[in-house]
Amino acid sequence: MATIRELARLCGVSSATVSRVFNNPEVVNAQTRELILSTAERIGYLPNESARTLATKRSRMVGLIWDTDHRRPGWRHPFFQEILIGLKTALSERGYHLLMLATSEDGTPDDFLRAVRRHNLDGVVFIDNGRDDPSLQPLAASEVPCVSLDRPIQGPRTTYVTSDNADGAREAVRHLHATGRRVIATITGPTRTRPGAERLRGYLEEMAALGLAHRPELVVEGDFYLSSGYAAMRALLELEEPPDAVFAAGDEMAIGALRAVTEAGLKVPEDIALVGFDDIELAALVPPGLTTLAQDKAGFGTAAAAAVITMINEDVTPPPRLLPTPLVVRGSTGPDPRF
Amino acid sequence: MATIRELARLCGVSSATVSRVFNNPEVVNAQTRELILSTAERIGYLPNESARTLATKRSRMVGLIWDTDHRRPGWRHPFFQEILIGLKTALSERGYHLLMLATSEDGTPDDFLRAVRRHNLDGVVFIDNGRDDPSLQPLAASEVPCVSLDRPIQGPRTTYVTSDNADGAREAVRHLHATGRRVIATITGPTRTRPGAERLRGYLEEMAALGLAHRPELVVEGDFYLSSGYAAMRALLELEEPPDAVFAAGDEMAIGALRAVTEAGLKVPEDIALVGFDDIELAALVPPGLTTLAQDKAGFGTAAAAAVITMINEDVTPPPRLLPTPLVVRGSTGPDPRF
DNA sequence: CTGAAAGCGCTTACAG
DNA sequence: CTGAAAGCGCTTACAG
Repeated sequence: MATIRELARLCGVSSATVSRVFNNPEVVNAQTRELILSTAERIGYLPNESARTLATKRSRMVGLIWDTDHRRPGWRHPFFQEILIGLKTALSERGYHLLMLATSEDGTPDDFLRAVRRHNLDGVVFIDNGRDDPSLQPLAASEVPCVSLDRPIQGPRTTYVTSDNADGAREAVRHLHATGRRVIATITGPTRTRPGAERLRGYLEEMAALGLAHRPELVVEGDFYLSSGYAAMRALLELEEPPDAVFAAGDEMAIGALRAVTEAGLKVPEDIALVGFDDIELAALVPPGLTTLAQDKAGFGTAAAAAVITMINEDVTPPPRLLPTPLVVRGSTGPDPRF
Repeated sequence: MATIRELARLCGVSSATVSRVFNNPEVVNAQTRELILSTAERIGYLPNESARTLATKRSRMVGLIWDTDHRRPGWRHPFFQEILIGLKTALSERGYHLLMLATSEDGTPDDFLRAVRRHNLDGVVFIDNGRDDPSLQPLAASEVPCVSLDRPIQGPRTTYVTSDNADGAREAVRHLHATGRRVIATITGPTRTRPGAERLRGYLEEMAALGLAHRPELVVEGDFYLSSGYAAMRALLELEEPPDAVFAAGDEMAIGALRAVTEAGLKVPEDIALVGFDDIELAALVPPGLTTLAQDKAGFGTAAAAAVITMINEDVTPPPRLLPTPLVVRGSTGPDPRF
């Protein structure tokens, strides 16, 4: 591994000049610059990132906090992979790498902050795991740029990215209403989560706006997982006056609901129309096709990357970013040509 | 941020001693050790990783190469998330972090190797993306410990982890045979991929072992995606003597095949039995439940972590690791109580 | 068991 | 536009 010193000697300059070529190229004489660059190429010189980080206190690495392991099973993000691709791509275009942070064995509450300090991470992206994690508090309270997905966090240099959940829910209700349904129920996510609460709010607002009576028994809480949608739908079918449409706050729950409807001998969309949320892959695959509000999966990653890089470089905190959730119409609210 | 020098001064020792407490604790006097440890705790001292890496040439970071971005869409790993959890967990238990490597903008063939050198990565894990990636060649040829998932790689310090694909395929055929099927077709993965080729080999071997005639028209190539399974199944149904059982080399293809069977007015498992491979989540959710060979998703991550850490610390190259693929029987090869 | 000293490979005022 | 020099925060023979 060639070092900056060897490269400098080979070019007959000081290592300061070589360093400038890589960090501030416009400041060095064009000819020497070219000489240095081509020599670097020839001998395979690569700047040592540890040394750079040590000297500059900036690592050009962003931490990813995604707190899940085999001991805490059950949580799967509906589109973690897409977020990660978006994040990785956007970050690497700006010259940043992603370091996956693991909660360390000792599990003290400032674990993540410690990892950030040890590695001189320039910022952090946090994927909500649906739980309250005390390790986040010290991090958020620090001066480290933090962007969170789907969950507002408090701190001097924090912001978040999320879908416009309330708006999406409103559109779901509007769409069901437009197809002629009048008894519209909802299966919510856990209302302690932000997306759960917001989607419920949107539902309630739009029901009111459309002049549809609010019937509390039409609101059933689920937990985003398939089986809760199944159970909730069975409960709804037991009602005196069952709904003719259901907005489920997540596609998995909607698919569970779909199964319950089918098992009850009813048909989707004829007897009951269904709208989900997320647009997971399965939504397009399960007959008769699930109408849903699409979350901008890659957009999450891209927006998070943009936000954290802004905070790193400009010392400003961008406002929370709300991503639109386009309605994708499939067979569960009307005929789908493919099925 | 307290430095080792301040901590040393506070404790009345040299920084060499402090360093030893963190790297070689047994070598320092118990009392001073305790003093240093407690003082470190009190003032919040954290060793600076960049400085350590610079001094030792070891970063305690492993690179993850997972070469996918939005410009190359289409590829999704069937259980990337599970692998990543397994990998992250196992690595962090040994004190390693995971750095996600991005192909850099310039895209030269030694991109990954360059990243490894710049960051002093101790090793690398590579998730097969189903394509041949020339960037891997220089890395594999180097002295950097590399473990690859699902694809053998050549190099002085390389090994790989994969499912026992041939054995799983054999078991699939055996199971179908045991349930009374005699005309057993297969929908293969791309045979240029290792898993695709191995699963086909297992199928052929077991067919021969069972004395079932080899009929070339019963072998149809797919690409692991759902639609290819659908198309392949339609082709199989057109045969003079259609199969009464199909082993699809991936669950997605099996689910596509399932749809084709249903659309043709036939029933699974009565008319045609189906076995998949992978045990993706959907396999349990799609009626009548898909019998499949389960890949040990977390095991991939754990085994990869173990292999790379062995190579890092012991300078030996562990042999390739073959993970077993237990048969999970569901409704597609017989009655499933849940449907 | 411990310390003084050199070294890891960069960057960055400072001076010219 | 460039160089000499100090500094970033550790580790590790070497000597005691």
